[in-house]
Amino acid sequence: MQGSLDNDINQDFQDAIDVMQRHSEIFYYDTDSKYSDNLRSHDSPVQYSVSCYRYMPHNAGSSAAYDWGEAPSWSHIVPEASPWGTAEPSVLYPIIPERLRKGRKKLRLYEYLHEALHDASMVDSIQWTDRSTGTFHFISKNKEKLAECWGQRKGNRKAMTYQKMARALRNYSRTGEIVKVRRKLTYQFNPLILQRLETMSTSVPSTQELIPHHQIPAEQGYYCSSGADWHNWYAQCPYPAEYDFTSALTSTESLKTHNPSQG
DNA sequence: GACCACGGGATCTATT
DNA sequence: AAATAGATCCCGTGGT
Repeated sequence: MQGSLDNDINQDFQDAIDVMQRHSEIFYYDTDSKYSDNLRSHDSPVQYSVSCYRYMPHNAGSSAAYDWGEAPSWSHIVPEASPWGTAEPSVLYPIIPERLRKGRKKLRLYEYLHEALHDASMVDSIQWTDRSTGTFHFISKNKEKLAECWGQRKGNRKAMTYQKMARALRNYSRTGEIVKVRRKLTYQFNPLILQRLETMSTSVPSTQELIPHHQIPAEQGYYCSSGADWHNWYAQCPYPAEYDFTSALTSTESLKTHNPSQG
């Protein structure tokens, strides 16, 4: 019973990883090759910044590739230098309100947070706790600022608040993109998600570089294994009763009726 | 009691 | 048009 379940889980994990790898290959926009191709290029005509409304085409000659339709030209705020260097674009998504992103996949909250973590202007709102483990925390004093920017970025009618944003973050616990860490205002990226995000924003570090086995503080970790090894990652989760990672990340049908305590 | 961080059901909305 | 996923609203709980 357990063996066949493990096989099912392994297969499901493999499927999930395949899908993720495929998606990271095409940088999300599988229906828009123009955009994908430009994201691949370091000569991208658009600079990105995570902050609220920053859409900064600076190369009119090649901007045709960025046909955003009705995308307006928002006021532009030149970002401060990225803490990771200045050559790379710090974020992966153009700063376009969601209402105008027709035909394109929506910017996800966790993607925005990853952007913010690389944005020097957001350092007073969100910071890495331990970048190697994907652990980050909000700054209590300014967390609302980040939330507001997120809401503006999404083009919401109502102002986003930290409370609402945190609720969305909690939903990620079900799907595993981000999990809550038992520390105030602290969360943690799933290692594979983090790897994908890092891959998109910089040169590609290996999974081992991202998640060194020896470097995960036990106090903060809901996981304790290398990023590529999802099965171990979840199997070793110290809080299995609080969060059923396996059912969250696999095709749930075969697991919904399975009670681990019944073996 | 007030405030804050958090949890989770209900509902809305955009996408497929 | 319906199903689905994701985001948001809203209310409750627990700790300080």
